[in-house]
Amino acid sequence: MSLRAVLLITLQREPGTGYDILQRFKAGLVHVWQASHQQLYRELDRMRGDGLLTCETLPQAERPDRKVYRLTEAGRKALDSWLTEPLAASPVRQPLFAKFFAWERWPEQARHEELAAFREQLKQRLTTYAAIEREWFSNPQALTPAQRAPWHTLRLGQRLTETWVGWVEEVMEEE
Amino acid sequence: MSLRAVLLITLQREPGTGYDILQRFKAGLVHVWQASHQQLYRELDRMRGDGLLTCETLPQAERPDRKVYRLTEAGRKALDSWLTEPLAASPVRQPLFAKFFAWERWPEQARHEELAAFREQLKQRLTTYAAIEREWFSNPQALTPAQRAPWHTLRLGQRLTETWVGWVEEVMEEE
DNA sequence: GTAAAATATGCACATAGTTGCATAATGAAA
DNA sequence: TTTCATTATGCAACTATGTGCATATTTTAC
Repeated sequence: MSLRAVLLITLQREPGTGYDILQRFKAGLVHVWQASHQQLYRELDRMRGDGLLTCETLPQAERPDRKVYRLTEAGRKALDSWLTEPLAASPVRQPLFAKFFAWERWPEQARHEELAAFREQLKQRLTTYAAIEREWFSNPQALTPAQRAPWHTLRLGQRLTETWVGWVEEVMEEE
Repeated sequence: MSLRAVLLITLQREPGTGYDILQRFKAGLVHVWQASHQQLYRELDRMRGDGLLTCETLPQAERPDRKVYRLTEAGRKALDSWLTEPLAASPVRQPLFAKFFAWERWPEQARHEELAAFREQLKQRLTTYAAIEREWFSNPQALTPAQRAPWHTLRLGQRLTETWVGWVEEVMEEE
């Protein structure tokens, strides 16, 4: 359901074509729910089939038609009921942790390389977060609550990533 | 691949029946990679089909046969190469964050209830972690590195959960 | 004694996500 | 001028996971 929810959120303010939606998605919600362009196009078509979206085809000369999707009343209701229903707890999936359960068979070199690369990924992510914060949230107190809400998610992302970095460094040091 | 990896890890030390494996899995790796019993039985059968496991059927009088699975050489190699290959970055999937991107449409009452329930879940998880720590890792320094490794994952789980709790409480206070 | 939970196995269908490929125009770089 | 990136759309096949159901015995609780 969550890809669907993400698309409902994206289309809630204004209609758009698949590509529009893809661009808006990449600017924000992709940090929350990753999906490929194929998945988006397919899901938009299914949502139209389920009556959550209408699709207006704008023919273009010598190009594929542009398809403008917009929320229907059913789509708006689906979004509202998704927002109102509490989410189910999401399953834990940490493949890296699994390797810790096979410690003896995990070669030391591979382990060290993997943890070092992982730490670099995390630090890269912190850099990305910092850039987003500078660009969009330089003065969070000046924003409306609705504008500030995504900033909260960013801050949690930062803190979780910092927690990860601290842990990786500890684990790397220890052995 | 990760369910498969988890089963390879579980079977690496000693062979076992589906139900054995399920019990061992529930004692540890389920905190790392969740799966249902149906999934385990199905995956064990597929792994046998792929030559990673052998399956010896022990007939029992007036009961379904017990099937003892054990790693083959190919299975051991598959585990070793999984351990050696660095993992791909796992996609971000935070449906709760998505709700923050629809702040205006998220009714305040639903929001408050959801965050409060979520905080309770997190605190419950901390209680579970503390119980596991008491039972299995009361003196981590006395353990071998291989025995201590799962303890590291537990500690990260604790710290991440604490970070979440702090964040949820801040967000709940703010509005 | 009867009802229930636990032991023990698994199939079938549905949903979600990944990967590879296909098409076709435009604009920019080499 | 050919090649590469970007814009713009999507199908098909595959893999992974979740949900509901089915079966049959043994043990425990009321």
